[in-house]
Amino acid sequence: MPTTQLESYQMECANCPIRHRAVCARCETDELARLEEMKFYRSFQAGQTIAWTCDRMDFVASVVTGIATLTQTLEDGRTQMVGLLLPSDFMGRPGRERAAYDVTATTDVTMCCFRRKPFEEMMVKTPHVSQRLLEMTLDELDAAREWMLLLGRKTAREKIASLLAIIARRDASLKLAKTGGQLEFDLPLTREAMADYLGLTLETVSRQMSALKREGVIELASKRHISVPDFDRLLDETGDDTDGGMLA
Amino acid sequence: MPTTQLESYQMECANCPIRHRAVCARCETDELARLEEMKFYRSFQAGQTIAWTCDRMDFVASVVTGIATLTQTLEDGRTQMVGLLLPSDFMGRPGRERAAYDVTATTDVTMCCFRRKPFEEMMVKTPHVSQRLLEMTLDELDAAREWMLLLGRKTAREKIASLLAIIARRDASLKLAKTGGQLEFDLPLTREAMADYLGLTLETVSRQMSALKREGVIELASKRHISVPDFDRLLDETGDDTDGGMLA
DNA sequence: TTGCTTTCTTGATCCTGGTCAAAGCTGACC
DNA sequence: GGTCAGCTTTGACCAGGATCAAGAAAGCAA
Repeated sequence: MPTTQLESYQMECANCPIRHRAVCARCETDELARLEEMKFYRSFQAGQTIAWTCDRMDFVASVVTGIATLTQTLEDGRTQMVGLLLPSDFMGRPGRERAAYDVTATTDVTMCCFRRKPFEEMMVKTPHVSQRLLEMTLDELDAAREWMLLLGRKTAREKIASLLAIIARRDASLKLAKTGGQLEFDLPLTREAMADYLGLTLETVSRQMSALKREGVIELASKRHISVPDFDRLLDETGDDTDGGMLA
Repeated sequence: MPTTQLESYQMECANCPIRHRAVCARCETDELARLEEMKFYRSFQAGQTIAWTCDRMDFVASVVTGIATLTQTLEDGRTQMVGLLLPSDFMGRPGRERAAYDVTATTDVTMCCFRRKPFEEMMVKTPHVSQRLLEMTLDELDAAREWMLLLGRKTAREKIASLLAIIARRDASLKLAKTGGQLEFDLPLTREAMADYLGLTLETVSRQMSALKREGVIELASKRHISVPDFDRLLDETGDDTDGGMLA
């Protein structure tokens, strides 16, 4: 495992439960040291499937670099993305033997993995890990519920704008820099993946992207590189309360 | 507080974190006893709002009897239900000061409450409570994701059938009895509430209910009392994999 | 009973987004 | 360079569900 990846793990995996060793005074450190020893890394190529629904999962993991998605499928093939795993997000469920969703790498992905059994044992002994996991799960639940509002009640245009705003915000907070109001980022998703996330067809996604471009809300340097001249204008299209939020 | 409610709490609140005292050998019993002492009950009438978004919440609670809903609203008034709280479900988030959703009682509701601060302190000291809470939260997350699939990809008819199947299943597992294949239950939701849950309009809900009735999939004794002559036939309408599931 | 309110049903019409089809881009590989 | 595959755009048409509107049914109080 090259050092660079370990370094990026240190950098980006701020939410990984194990990182608490550094900040928490009450930790039972030998347990955490054991966990630290047993972690290992796995890499996946863009497009590769990390797990199929019902696959045996004998590890849990947190994303170090790249983007993975969780999708569910109806028997006739209709699919809906139900989660987006970004760096520092956790994957897998303690106590669950089999995957509940298809997990796919949309870009090249590196994950920091722990074998499930020892991880579960460790959770029982070190309360901070499960408390941290609880917090992260509650955040995910909030995100899922916000997504339910989007899926159930927003128009196609609002859905697109919301997705772009989310990615832009994440990107901005990673880079901690926006070049004078002008915001730029790469879309890590194909039109089809966007459609699966938003509960639309790829044609509708494409049409709405074109419309937003035509009206100057976004600019497309290439099909996957977007710049937003006026972030507030994009926010106006989302249908959400425009409190300015994290980027204001 | 009448004894009957306490009894029903003992019966139905099987998932309430505090119940672990009975089953768990490793519990720090004095902490849990303290929690047991500080719990109190609150009742709400059907239609009453339990909390508005952004209200200060200084308690967490678990539902003892009745049904409450969590809803989110867009600024122009469109609303989406994002959660259904049934007996034994938990409400409120440790560490969160203000409500993130509107919480409304759809039937008369009794809740078993704990003041938030002491509850949080207790969580730190007794790991089993937070571990149980983690499990419950992960279950909720799964349910939310299944709902995302419904909202994003199912047709109106499939949505209605899915909702009826969910309520029927819950009801059946509560009663632990189905009268020879014939399944009966009361709908605890108005057509409008169903619409808010399913991301539809109430007119569409009404039309699809009529269609299912016309085709003999369900029977309506009154507008709120439903019987299902053949549960598998209802399941066929949901669009899900028909594995028979919990009721097979 | 009557009157009143809330909830539910049904019909007519409209429009957003889906479906089907064709063609344009872009990048990779030869 | 040329070719090919995958991704994306665009157009024409259609349909599912929304919207608008009118009544019916049920619940409730006087």
